[in-house]
Amino acid sequence: MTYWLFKSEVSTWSWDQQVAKGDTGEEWDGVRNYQARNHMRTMKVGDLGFFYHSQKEKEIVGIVEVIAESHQDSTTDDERWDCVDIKAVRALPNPVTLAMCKEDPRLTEMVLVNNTRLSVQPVADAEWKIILELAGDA
DNA sequence: GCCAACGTTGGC
DNA sequence: GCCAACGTTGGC
Repeated sequence: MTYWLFKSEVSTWSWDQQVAKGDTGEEWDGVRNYQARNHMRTMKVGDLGFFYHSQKEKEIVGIVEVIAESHQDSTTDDERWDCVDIKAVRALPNPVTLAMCKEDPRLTEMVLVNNTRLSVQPVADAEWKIILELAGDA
């Protein structure tokens, strides 16, 4: 089991839209960054990830699950780009903001804190637990 | 709205 | 294959 973090701007694809898709889920398309794509290629069905709202909110709002491994991104014919499908699992009781992550001394190594621009990133097991704790998700 | 960081493109 | 120029992302 590996943990991930998916970043999206609310106006592009929001948590509410993801929830509305239910168990059917949705492909995480539109990624045009090799690092992010490579992370998606290593994902397995059943892996969990955080759903993060960038720009205005800057907070982790929910948990998603990978339901299909990497396949061609339907928004492009370019074979270089593929993506996974994810579905919403549950919202966090309390969103965890970027500021909270930056303040927590245990999260200083987190990719979210150090490489703000990477849209799909791995989350360490310890970091996953800490964030669930901060979110009040027992 | 600005700017820093980073990734990509294209000329050489 | 290097590197400068440019575009985009995202925090502030």
